[in-house]
Amino acid sequence: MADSTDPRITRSREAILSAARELLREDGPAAVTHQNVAKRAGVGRATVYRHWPQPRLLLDDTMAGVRMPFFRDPVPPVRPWLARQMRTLADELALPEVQAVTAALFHGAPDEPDAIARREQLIATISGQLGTALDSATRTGELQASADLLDTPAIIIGPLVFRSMFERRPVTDAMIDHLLNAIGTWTTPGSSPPADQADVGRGRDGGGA
Amino acid sequence: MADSTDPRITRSREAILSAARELLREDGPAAVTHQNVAKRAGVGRATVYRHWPQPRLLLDDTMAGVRMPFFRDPVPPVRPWLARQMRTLADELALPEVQAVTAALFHGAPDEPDAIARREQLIATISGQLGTALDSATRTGELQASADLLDTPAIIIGPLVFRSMFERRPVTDAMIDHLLNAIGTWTTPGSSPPADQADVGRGRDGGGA
DNA sequence: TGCTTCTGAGTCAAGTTGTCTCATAAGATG
DNA sequence: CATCTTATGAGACAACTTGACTCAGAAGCA
Repeated sequence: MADSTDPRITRSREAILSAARELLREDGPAAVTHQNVAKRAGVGRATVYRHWPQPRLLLDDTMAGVRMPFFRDPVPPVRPWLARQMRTLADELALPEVQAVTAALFHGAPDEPDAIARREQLIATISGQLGTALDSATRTGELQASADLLDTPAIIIGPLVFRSMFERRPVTDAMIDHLLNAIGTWTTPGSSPPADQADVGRGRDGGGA
Repeated sequence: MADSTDPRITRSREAILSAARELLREDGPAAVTHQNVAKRAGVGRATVYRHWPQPRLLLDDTMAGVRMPFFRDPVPPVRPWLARQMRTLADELALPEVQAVTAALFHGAPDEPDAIARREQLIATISGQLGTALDSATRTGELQASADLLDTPAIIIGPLVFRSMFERRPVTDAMIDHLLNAIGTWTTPGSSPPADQADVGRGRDGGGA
């Protein structure tokens, strides 16, 4: 075989995946069929079958093509770092592609092992980074956690996901600050006393109603 | 027409909806087709088409047949009432049917107005009751809220949904207590000082790892 | 008993899915 | 530039699904 450097292959694959992503975003995972994708990509139906014999593989690669949110490596002090990650996460959760992929995580049979694995994998990265960060913050004395560390992903990320997927409203900086305060008592290391404890820039607040 | 008291009609409808619910629970919303449902219900395919001409209507009625979580009317003192509602909500969110319906809320095109309306309707009842309760608790001085009231549904319910849909682990009573404390400062009206502020019975905790 | 109407079985056209074949053109190789 | 290799699009194909329709018969009702 021609390895996978054949420009015809790359061209086809890219056109197909791009079309598939559009379909996923616009019409949901059920619309990502070989036929639909081929038509939109301007490509023969057989070509799609050739590259992705099973529909599941096609949908998987389509979802993998969307850059999903993640947490960067933690940098002390932890609180402002975490505030930034949450702000970014909230913003990315508002993007149509990200929402489409998140919804697609629940497509198909509810307790299909693969589906469960996909959901776990998405949150594993974020939860892992979060755990490391809070661990370190606790050791340095920056944070006195008031909740089980195993619960913090749900407490921190849950509201952001809920806000974007169910309520479909933007996450305010005030809400992020509040969630940060909810996981324990923060001590600004070295600098001034915890006057107001706000880390995310002003300006996005007041988006209520 | 024979009104809708004709036993044949009720029999068919019940058999069909019951079969549809099974399919929804086991294989997801995409499996709720006229053909599948008819086969499982032991009913003619035409009969299903007769009662639900469009697939969407069939799925809607199937979802409506699953008792979804809600919050009862608030009863003072608010904190223990809310703790009970959250405990019940968490338990019901763990049920396969409820998870299936929740997942089905995100089936189809992401920004189809009907889909958005269905999601909003589910949380509207709960958010409404929650708002009323926290309002009253604030007036009576039981609660000094530290977050925007518009954010509390996300802060309170978000983690429970996240825990059940993404993490697929049980919600501990400790987590509920923590979430309650997160929305503000509670004052036990009349009785003893807020020693430990725990309202949900012991016993479900320690379900970590 | 007789009348109404719901039901299951079956038929049918249209569309979808997955597989295969083949001429052609695009790319690699010398 | 000539030749070989291989990905592609078009089309054919059987199997299946979807939605609409017909009809005899059974179930319920008066």
